[in-house]
Amino acid sequence: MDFFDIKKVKFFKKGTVILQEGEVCKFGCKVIKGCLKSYFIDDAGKEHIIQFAPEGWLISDMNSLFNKVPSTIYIDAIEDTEVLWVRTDMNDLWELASREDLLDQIKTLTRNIIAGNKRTRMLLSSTAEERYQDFIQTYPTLTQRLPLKLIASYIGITPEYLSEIRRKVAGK
Amino acid sequence: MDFFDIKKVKFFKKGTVILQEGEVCKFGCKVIKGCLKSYFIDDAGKEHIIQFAPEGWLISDMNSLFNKVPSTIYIDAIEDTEVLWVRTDMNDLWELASREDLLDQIKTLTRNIIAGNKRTRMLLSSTAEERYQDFIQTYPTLTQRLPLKLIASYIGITPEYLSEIRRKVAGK
DNA sequence: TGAATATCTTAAACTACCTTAAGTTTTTAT
DNA sequence: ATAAAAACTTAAGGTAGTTTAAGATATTCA
Repeated sequence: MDFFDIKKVKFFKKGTVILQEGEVCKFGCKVIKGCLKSYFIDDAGKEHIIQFAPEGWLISDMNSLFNKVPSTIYIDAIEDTEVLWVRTDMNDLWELASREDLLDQIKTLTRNIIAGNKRTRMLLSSTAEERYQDFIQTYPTLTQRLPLKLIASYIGITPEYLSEIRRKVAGK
Repeated sequence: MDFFDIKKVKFFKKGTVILQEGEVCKFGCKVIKGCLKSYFIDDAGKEHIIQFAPEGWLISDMNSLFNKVPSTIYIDAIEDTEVLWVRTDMNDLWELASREDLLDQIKTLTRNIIAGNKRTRMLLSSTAEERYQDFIQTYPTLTQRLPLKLIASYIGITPEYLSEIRRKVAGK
């Protein structure tokens, strides 16, 4: 059994916006094939990527889903993407879920926390180049599949500077 | 029922090291009175604060506890601190916990993820001054209780620069 | 296929934040 | 009460990463 209980398979064309700022998020979904991204737009209009969800990853707006508040993020499809989709609010989920489901949820959530902790750590202590090298190791397939611009946003720098880093790394 | 199942109350004097780098973490604890911090030390020997745990907060090394690997962080007491302490590994916990315990765990974990997401967001898009202002609003009591040095570490800047920010903010 | 649009690169000028270092104030411990 | 240690401030000089802008290369789609 998996993170969410009631499921159906859905398909999104590349570029489809799945969740918008202002909407209350009422789903979680797990990517079967393709890739989604979640991101927010800051006061200066700049996009910052929160998470990529390639095959096997879960994506949602936990804050909106859990607290039933309007979302402050966007989720959309970077590639044509097939997902396991669950329309739910957390209450439904808890009422319906068996003990085993809950155990799986805990495992999924714990993994999510661990990944988040690692990212915080990188942002606090590593240089842009170190973060880029780490990205390559952590997501070798994504490095090929994603435009540089999105990777730059994820590691927290400008595309121009990532371009410079690539040149430097290549020259080694 | 609360996050962990088997509990006892423990007391730590200010300065006590509760978890060290290299040890496998086998506990979680919730602060009743006082304050703990978790942090890591980077290659340059610099300390970076991951989390403060004042009254009501949970602290642990999820990665070490969940994956049974040596910890890469430290946890210690910033003030004299009283905690609800649980010595466990995750397996025990899951075997022992009732359905209601699991629900509470999920809620605790979800809150943790949400807090982590917010922090990532701040690190990606806000200036040091904005992060400081946010810290004051989010943890008004801590702003008084903690040395500047620790707050600087948490928001990801040097104490010298935070000192400069304070002067600038005060002058407004 | 070709025009339009998005992506990537390069470089110069700029800024947020760091490093170093020295002086001041506060806290701790005897 | 006093010395020692820790915390805080200030300032000058340095650097990682940004901004702006323009040209080069891909990709999309009619």
